[in-house]
Amino acid sequence: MSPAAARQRIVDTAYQLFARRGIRDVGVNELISSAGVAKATFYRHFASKDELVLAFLEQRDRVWTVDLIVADARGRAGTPTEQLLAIFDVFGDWFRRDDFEACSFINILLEMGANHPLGRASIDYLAKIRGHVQQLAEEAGLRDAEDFSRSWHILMKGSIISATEGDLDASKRAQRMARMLIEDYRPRP
Amino acid sequence: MSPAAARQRIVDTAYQLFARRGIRDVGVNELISSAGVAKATFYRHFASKDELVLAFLEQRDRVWTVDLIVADARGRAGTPTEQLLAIFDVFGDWFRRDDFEACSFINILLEMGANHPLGRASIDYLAKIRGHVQQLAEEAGLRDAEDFSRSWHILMKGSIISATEGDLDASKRAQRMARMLIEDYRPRP
DNA sequence: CAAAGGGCAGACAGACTTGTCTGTCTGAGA
DNA sequence: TCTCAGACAGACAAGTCTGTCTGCCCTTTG
Repeated sequence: MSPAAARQRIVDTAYQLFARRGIRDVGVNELISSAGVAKATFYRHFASKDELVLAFLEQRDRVWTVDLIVADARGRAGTPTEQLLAIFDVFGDWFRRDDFEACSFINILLEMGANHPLGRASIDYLAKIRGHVQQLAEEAGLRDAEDFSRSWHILMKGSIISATEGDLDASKRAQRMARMLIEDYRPRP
Repeated sequence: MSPAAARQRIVDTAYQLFARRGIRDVGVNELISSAGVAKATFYRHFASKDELVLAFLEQRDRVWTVDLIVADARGRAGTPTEQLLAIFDVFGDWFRRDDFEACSFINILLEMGANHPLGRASIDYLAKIRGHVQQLAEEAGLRDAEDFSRSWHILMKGSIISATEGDLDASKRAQRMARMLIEDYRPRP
């Protein structure tokens, strides 16, 4: 096995387990067992469990935020405005997946608290998500893109919680409010 | 000490600790130590820690949902429509309290998962919150009050997460969208 | 061919967890 | 005064957690 293979296997396994079940519910023993890795190997690559969680958050940003949500939404529509709204179409499909596991950044933020290093890291990644929305808003020529993105993000996060409760149509509801929000932020003549 | 005093002290202490730090982070030993209660006394009143959590959720519904949010919002305004919007004024004050601890129902739902008994109980209490909103929507004469309350709840939950991230103006943003939502659900002639 | 290094398996330490159980003390009522 | 319920204190069991350390094996490289 290549030297980097073990590390990658650890991160990949962590992605599966942490995303679905949270941080505290997954112990190091279960993790290394699932990854087929010795404990010494794990601690050779990561100084602590928390450091692995940081690596997981980074992976989550790449795989979920960027590839799964933003790229998909951009590919589904032509204009930036339509791309913004397409976020909630992507959410609709995502909510219905049987491996839907909510937003790890929100989960970890609430699980660890806003003062914990992992909570703070989650806040940073949530801000990155808002950055993508802000970018689209600027492309769409909306007013006050930063402000807009904060309101938009409220809709995203709220609909995710509702979906966790079982409301699979939460994406439709959020999208309807999102349309109104776009109208509200259109440039005034 | 009266026989009920010990139980009440346990529940009161649990409220303080669970609301602020979540379930998993508070052990039974710390809890009984804080409450000044013997372990045997604790297990005389509660069959397990989970059963105490259920009692906490019930208390949270009474103290927080009903007394702190709904009653306050109703008292702040005259018409049902204004009372609805006042929810976010209450949120604005709540977000700024130094003991702001987010929504325990959301926290526990995400912490334990939607399939866990405590997660399911949290879902039920969240539904109760929607019920209050629905009641107000009906008093305001809005169309489709149940649907309306689901969208409204998205704004409430999303703004709470944003406040946890540090955006203290999330209540204002949510309120602005809430106004648009009310317009959208006004009875059509 | 030999040495070195990385990975695997798992024992181990020490600190936690929930929950049980034993014993002591206090206060109320007969 | 005697009794008894209930509270307190704390040892204890059984299992969890993270993190360290010791061997053994395999592969790669000098």
